[in-house]
Amino acid sequence: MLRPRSTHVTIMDVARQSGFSPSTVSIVLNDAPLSRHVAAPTKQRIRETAKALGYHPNPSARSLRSRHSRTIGILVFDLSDPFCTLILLGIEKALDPTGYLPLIMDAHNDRKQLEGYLELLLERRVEGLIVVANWLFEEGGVLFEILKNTFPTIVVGRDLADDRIRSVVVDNEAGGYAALQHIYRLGHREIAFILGPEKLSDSNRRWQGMQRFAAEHSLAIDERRVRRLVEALDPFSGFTGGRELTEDLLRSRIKFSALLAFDDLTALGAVRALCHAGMNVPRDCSVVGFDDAPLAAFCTPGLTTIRQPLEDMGALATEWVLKAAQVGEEVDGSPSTTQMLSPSVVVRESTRETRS
Amino acid sequence: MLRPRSTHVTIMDVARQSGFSPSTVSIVLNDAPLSRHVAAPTKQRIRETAKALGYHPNPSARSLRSRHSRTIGILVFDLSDPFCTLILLGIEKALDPTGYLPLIMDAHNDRKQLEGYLELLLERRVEGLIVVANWLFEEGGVLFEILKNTFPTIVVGRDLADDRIRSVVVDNEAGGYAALQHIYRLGHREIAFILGPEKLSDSNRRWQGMQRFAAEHSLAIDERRVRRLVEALDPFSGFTGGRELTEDLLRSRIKFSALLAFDDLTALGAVRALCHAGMNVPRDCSVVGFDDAPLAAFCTPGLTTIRQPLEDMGALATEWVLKAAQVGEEVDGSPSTTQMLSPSVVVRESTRETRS
DNA sequence: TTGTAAGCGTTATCAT
DNA sequence: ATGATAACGCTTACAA
Repeated sequence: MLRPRSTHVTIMDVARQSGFSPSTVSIVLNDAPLSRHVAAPTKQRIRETAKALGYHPNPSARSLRSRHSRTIGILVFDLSDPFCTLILLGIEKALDPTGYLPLIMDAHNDRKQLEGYLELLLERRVEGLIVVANWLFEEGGVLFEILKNTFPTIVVGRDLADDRIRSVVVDNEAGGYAALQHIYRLGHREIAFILGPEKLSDSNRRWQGMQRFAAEHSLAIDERRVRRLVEALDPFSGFTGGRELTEDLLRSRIKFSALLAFDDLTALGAVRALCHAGMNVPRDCSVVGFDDAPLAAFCTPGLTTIRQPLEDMGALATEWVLKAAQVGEEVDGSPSTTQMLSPSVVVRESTRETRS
Repeated sequence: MLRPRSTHVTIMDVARQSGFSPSTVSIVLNDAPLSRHVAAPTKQRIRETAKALGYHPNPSARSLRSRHSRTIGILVFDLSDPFCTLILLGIEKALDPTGYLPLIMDAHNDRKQLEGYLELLLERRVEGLIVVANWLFEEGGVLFEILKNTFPTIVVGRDLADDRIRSVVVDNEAGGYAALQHIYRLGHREIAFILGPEKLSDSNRRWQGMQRFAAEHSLAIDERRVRRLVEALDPFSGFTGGRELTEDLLRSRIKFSALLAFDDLTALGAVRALCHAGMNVPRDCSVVGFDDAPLAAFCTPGLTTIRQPLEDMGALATEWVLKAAQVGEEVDGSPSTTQMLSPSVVVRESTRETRS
């Protein structure tokens, strides 16, 4: 039984009650190496009284003495973003059995806050740091610069241009390739593209994948069907961007029977524009997103998309940080500094064969 | 500058470097009452060297000595649920300026985990507890039973049947009333309902609000147009439930020109069913959701819904917990144990006037 | 096989 | 106006 508030029961209480010394109690309760030499009945006795008294070690005292916090800092760029949330799920599940506690901080899409929380986490003596980034996250930052290579730090979710910093991401190139392949196989040849912001390497890699597919299949990409989102800070800018660029596409009167969007939100913006123009998805135009955010499954038509294995990405990042934290300093075992997981195509209702 | 890893600079370092004693340093740096008697130049000196050395107090030592953790436990029923996430936003914003740190734990819709994490948080000596619940959260639980009235605990987001436990929720009755009012004013009279699970008091209150509106306006509610979701553990059951019940409604061949759903996900399920049946929303049938989850804005047609002020709810809960934690024990100032915030109608594209 | 004692970094009480 | 000193609860040499 746990006794909230009031004074907590300490190791001394257990010692007195069981008739042994605090050290013995500590050794037994922690299964410390020396506990091998403790008589079985003694252990029994101690464990019993500990449970009976409802003893739980004071974490502050423990980490003060042992000089480790058993805590990992999780810096989430936007907790309201389902993208981040799913990565977090993987992190939590990986952390759960280890006894490490996640200290989750939400930067609310604000870079200033990000730096502030980063300091806060360091002050709280976290033993490692996982940054859960979406595409609004910007690289650089003073503190961040210092951290890498001195402190177990890893970024998940965002394809960093700076490859000196460790990260776990989806294979964006493969994702772009797969997206175009899917649409190509359905017979589409007049394909529109809404790319992500210019400087975003996630977007560039996806675009590279698409271009590779096009080249391999002698598919000409007409520049007039290509649009590009502008950089933004607003988490929902993808939607309005997708919508407006699609309207622009429509106004230009160039035909297209399919549209590949930078991500799901952009795709949903495109769907909105298409429908408002009196078109039907997928009958008049197929649409493909990227990410497989939860909304992709629940809108109508269900959105065909490229799935990022977000949970796995979170888990992978966690495993590395934990290892790095335990070894002590830098673990530079792995050959590459950025790990890539494969995406997969999730076919729903927003894509269909061309009417020939 | 913050020095990650390596040995941290302690108050002793600052003391030596500045030429004063640790006590004086502590007093100055904490702006303790006694610091009023400390000479200005001394303060100056101490603050400078503290900054120069990059001193940050060790939180473990501090809470060990001062006997408080400056930490609030946040038990989220499902972090992947945007509903929970928005409440969390309000909590974080309210907590941020106070210096209290949120310890966020995600139960992943699992009641066992919930209890486990609850214990964990208590062991970590949190000073208060906020439970962020969605409609899957079940009341009761041993530990929980003990907590209420002994420990600053509050539940946000879920309308508890047990009114001995403090909570912050939306005014569900008013929400139900407003939903029906909106649809009634658009001229609809043949209205279908998909209610939440039988035992869910959120659902019952909404239903009461609808019935009150109906009574006040002599609107007959035909039982044959009413369906009810079954209880479930799956976070997405609302979608499939909404879809299947709508299909059922359609099969029954009873006409309806509008549908009020228990929540947004249910509404989206209904939209899916309607569209698959060849109907157009809102032309052939208007649909209203509840919650105003992010997806409501991004699907097409945009979903008309009843907005819960989730962020405000989180903030309100936080304020209470903080106050309760600081006062010490129970703060039973407020007359009612459950605070209700007003919902609002968000009109988007899924509702329209009846074609007369 | 078990107990004693020191010390982790703070803060608070008491002297000075 | 500032400094000694003890104590918070725990772990870990070292002693017995």
